[in-house]
Amino acid sequence: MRITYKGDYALKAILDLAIHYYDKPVPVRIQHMAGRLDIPIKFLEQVLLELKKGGFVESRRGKVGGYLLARPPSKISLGQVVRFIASPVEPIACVEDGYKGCRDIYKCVFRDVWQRVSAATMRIIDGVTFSDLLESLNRKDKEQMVYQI
Amino acid sequence: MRITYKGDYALKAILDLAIHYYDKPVPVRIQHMAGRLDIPIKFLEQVLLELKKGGFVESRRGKVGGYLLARPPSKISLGQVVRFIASPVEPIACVEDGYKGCRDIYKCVFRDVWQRVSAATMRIIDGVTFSDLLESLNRKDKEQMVYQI
DNA sequence: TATAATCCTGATTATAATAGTAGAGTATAC
DNA sequence: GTATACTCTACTATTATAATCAGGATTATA
Repeated sequence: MRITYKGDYALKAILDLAIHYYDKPVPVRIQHMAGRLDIPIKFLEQVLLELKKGGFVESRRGKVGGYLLARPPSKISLGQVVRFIASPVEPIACVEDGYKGCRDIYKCVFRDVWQRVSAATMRIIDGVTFSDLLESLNRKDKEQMVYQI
Repeated sequence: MRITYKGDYALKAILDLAIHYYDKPVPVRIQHMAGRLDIPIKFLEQVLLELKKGGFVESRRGKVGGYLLARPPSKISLGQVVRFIASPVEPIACVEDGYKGCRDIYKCVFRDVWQRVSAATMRIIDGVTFSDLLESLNRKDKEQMVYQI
């Protein structure tokens, strides 16, 4: 598993939408989000479009348009998003059908280990929702407060 | 963490040397190993040279030269090699000092999770040595025997 | 209904990582 | 000395990633 910049942007975008998620959701404009997160606007557009295809976010067009979370933060786990945006652990050789490496005896010796790693990883990221992340965000903010006084 | 082809080759190279590791080690020629593993010779050369720099293998030049394991397979863990050849989980943004993303409040919310993932991963791959892999290799061979009879 | 603010679509470019190639050089056994 | 192996440096091709650009489609509101 590897998180690229694009994937990192996607996670931060969802977190940003989670921060702005109230009972009556107000659409968040790409421009504003891009400013807050320091992401090139046009690049963030692409990221959000993909997230929309993935069913994580929705959008409203027109004058008061913008993006909003498709469901409450507590219903979106980190695992769901990461599986959508990140690559698996194994090299392509071990994953593809018409793989190049992994012939004969060498085929599965490492693969078993990669699968154990994947399983352990999933167990962790499936256990973290975006409302959990919001909480730890608030906790961090409070800690900062103390220092600022 | 992500295993590239090069990394995959490195692991298989060490496994091959482990297979040919006896009390009196006999150097394994690059050419032969490349043939067995179906890896371009010149590419495997580079891989082995790096593994030498990493202290995993040794080499003998000249007519009866070749590569051999620097220490017994039971003393080489998968973790040691993977840390040497693979990249971490996080995007560069979270790792570097002069990072681009991860400003302000967003800085550490995901990072904590990535670190938990890394820790869990290390726990697994540090617990597997190349003699363990040899064992499971033999086990798989035996299973195949049964079917062949 | 005009219009302004927004999302949407596709193509294009720039940079870096990865994978692989080439060839001259150095040590060693016989 | 020579054949055979590793050693080293540089290069090229391919792919992935990151970012940009130009225009088009949609829609709330004045």
